[in-house]
Amino acid sequence: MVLSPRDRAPMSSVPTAPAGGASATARVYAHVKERLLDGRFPGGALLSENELAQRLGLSRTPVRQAFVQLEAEGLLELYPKRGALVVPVAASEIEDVFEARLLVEQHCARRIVAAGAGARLATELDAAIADQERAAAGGSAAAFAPADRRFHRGIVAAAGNVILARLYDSLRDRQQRIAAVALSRSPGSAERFVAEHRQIAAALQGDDPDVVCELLEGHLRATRDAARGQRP
Amino acid sequence: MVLSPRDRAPMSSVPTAPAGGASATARVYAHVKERLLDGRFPGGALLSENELAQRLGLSRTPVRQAFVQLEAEGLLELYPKRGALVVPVAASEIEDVFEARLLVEQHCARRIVAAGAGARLATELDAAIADQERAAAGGSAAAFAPADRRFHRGIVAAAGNVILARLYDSLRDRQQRIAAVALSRSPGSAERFVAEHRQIAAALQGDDPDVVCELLEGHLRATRDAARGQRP
DNA sequence: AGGAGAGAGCTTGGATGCAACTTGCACTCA
DNA sequence: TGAGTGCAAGTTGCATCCAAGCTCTCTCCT
Repeated sequence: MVLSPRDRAPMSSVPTAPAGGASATARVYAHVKERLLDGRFPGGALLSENELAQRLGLSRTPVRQAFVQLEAEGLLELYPKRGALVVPVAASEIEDVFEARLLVEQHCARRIVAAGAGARLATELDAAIADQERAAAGGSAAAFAPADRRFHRGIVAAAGNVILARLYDSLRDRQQRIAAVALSRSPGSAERFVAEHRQIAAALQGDDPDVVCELLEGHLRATRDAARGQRP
Repeated sequence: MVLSPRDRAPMSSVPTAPAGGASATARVYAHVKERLLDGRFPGGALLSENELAQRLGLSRTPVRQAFVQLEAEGLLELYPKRGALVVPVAASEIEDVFEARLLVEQHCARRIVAAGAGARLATELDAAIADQERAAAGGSAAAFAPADRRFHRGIVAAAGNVILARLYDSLRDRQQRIAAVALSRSPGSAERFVAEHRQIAAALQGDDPDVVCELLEGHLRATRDAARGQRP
């Protein structure tokens, strides 16, 4: 049953590439997740394996596997013999996501400041900020979100905890989904966010973690209010 | 493609039970996860769908779905045409898990104290402690772990953030796996843990969050050292 | 008119079959 | 001896097929 590599076919080493050419399952997964996050598959909808498979020109097998994967991420709920329910965005989810984001980002920022690793981050954060400026200048709200994500993700990744980094990715997925529900974001806020990012990046190179945490809290609070405020 | 319940078969209401009788997929999932967590499927091993399916007396389909699920949890890595690799426990994983645990538990404890909700927790925490005493008295280390988990889980759940609660469950899964690698836990430490749990439960009913956090840090540090110390 | 029951149409759950890919091993040839 | 090649076994990826369950609807009977 359990076979160590030595007992089984001795692999030349550790397997290298997790996936070469995108498999059908991976394609379905990306297809569905994209629609889940941008709201084209709205909460409460029922997805049919059969219909999706036909539309994508595949069999139900890869669709099914993608559904299982998305269920594990908490975006779908599979009901036996009934269908796949798109989990609705709960009202409390907004609070939960931002509470978790603040918790993780403040913690990671503290660690970075304590380690004096802010300088090493500067280039990555500056690049992310530059992306944001380009997006803001172009008026492209769709391009701003990934750049924003890159900035914050850089802070979390620099702390070196892969579990928290993983969690953070799922938090941003959920936030994207929330933002899609709360339709458009208020225009003009991009410039404000960029300015706040600059302050955070600068404070990360200082030596007072409380300053960074305070800036982060204000920044995330504004983000949360922007997401929440759109819901009448 | 996207069909709201009204457009599709009008469901009597929201689907109720996520899963009735354990499906074959769920059984395989439980079977494999149990072995993944207790070390019978050691890190670095390659699992074969075919062999597992034969041994369990079913086809590859449910095995495959269970694998996909476990890959989403980060316990397995699926390599195309090669097999399912049991992700080895990285040395840094111990630190990462306990860092995340401390972060989440301290945060949740602070929230509980701030809300003055410690008293409502008392019955649940006392019940968990009673379980621990029974396990410790019986000398059953296997029975102690779930009781310990129940105690800490109670604190996290009481904070009301479902995302953090979800994360915490996965953290405990990983800790269980780590503990399995670091063979037996030092005997006699159960009594000490129970005593510390009592202190934490009492402090949660007080009004000083710093006291709880300090107790939690010492407690988790001892737990981490117990897990880490076994590795020479 | 109102309620119970049979049936159709949908859904998923699981089993099976085939094709493609990877890998190890033995064999051949320089 | 050593490198390169072809074969064979094993693996997964995906398609297809059948069975079982759920829901709705139509019909029939009271």
